[in-house]
Amino acid sequence: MTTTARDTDLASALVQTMHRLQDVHAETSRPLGLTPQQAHLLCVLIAGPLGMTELSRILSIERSSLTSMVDRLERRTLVARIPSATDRRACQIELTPEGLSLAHDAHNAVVDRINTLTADLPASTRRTLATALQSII
Amino acid sequence: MTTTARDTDLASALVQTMHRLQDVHAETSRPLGLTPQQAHLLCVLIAGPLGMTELSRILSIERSSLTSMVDRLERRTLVARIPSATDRRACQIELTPEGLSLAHDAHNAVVDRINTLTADLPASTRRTLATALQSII
DNA sequence: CCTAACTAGTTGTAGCACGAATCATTCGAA
DNA sequence: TTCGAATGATTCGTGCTACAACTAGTTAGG
Repeated sequence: MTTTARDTDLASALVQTMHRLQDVHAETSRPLGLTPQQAHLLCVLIAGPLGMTELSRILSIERSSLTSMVDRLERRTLVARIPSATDRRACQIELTPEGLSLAHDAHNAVVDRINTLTADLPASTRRTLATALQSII
Repeated sequence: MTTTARDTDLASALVQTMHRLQDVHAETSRPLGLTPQQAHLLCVLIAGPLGMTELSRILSIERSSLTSMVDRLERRTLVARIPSATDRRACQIELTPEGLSLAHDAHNAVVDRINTLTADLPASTRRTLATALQSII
């Protein structure tokens, strides 16, 4: 016996939260003209340029999927492929100024939206929640 | 001024958790031959049959997307369209025995997986987490 | 009646995701 | 040094997801 009723409650609460947040993510991305996946990609790049392989690892998608995603974003001049100086095969994906601005918009939109969802929680609960979730990731 | 550093921490922890759980959801669904969306649909139907419109509302997708999803699942005899007795235009989507079994498998797989992720949390934190997340949903 | 509101489905387009195969480059070992 | 393995990215083919606009049938209310 390894699980109790409480375990199932926590797990299903997490699953439901995931679905709710997916909806929020989609709703905040769409008005910006981005799919949730595109918004995710742009937000990851805020920290700095990344190679295709590293980016695919962070986003948990195959490189072949990433290629076409980057194609579409590059066509809209939101990102740019920069050839690596040291390795002629590799390239770095970098946000353009326009892409950076949109990435910030997308990030702020979703953070704001989530903050309103969690606004009712007391500060102590917020802290417990944040640290507990950190340990899950 | 409405936000603090802590707010951003909580929001971004929630976002990261969402992405992590999406991966978990995909990883547990795939070996069962299901996409995450299909697994979600099947799990929702465990509670009982639903009409198309109600189902699309619960899954937060357009009815047109749902039609083709149900088509694919019906082709695999995991769900069935049952014409409503009282309303001839409506139909109810119901799990077949095979679909019910697979739905339980998918549900158990993801719950188990999440329980291992949260296994290290003390019981009191688990309770706080569960109730806090409930209030978010 | 008969029209307004509702239900389900259809079509067309774009995007996401994977696996297998390809190509060029780089690295390492014989 | 040179040949084979590994790496970085792309291409191709297939299937799934998602939306918007539209069709068509059904029911209920005026």
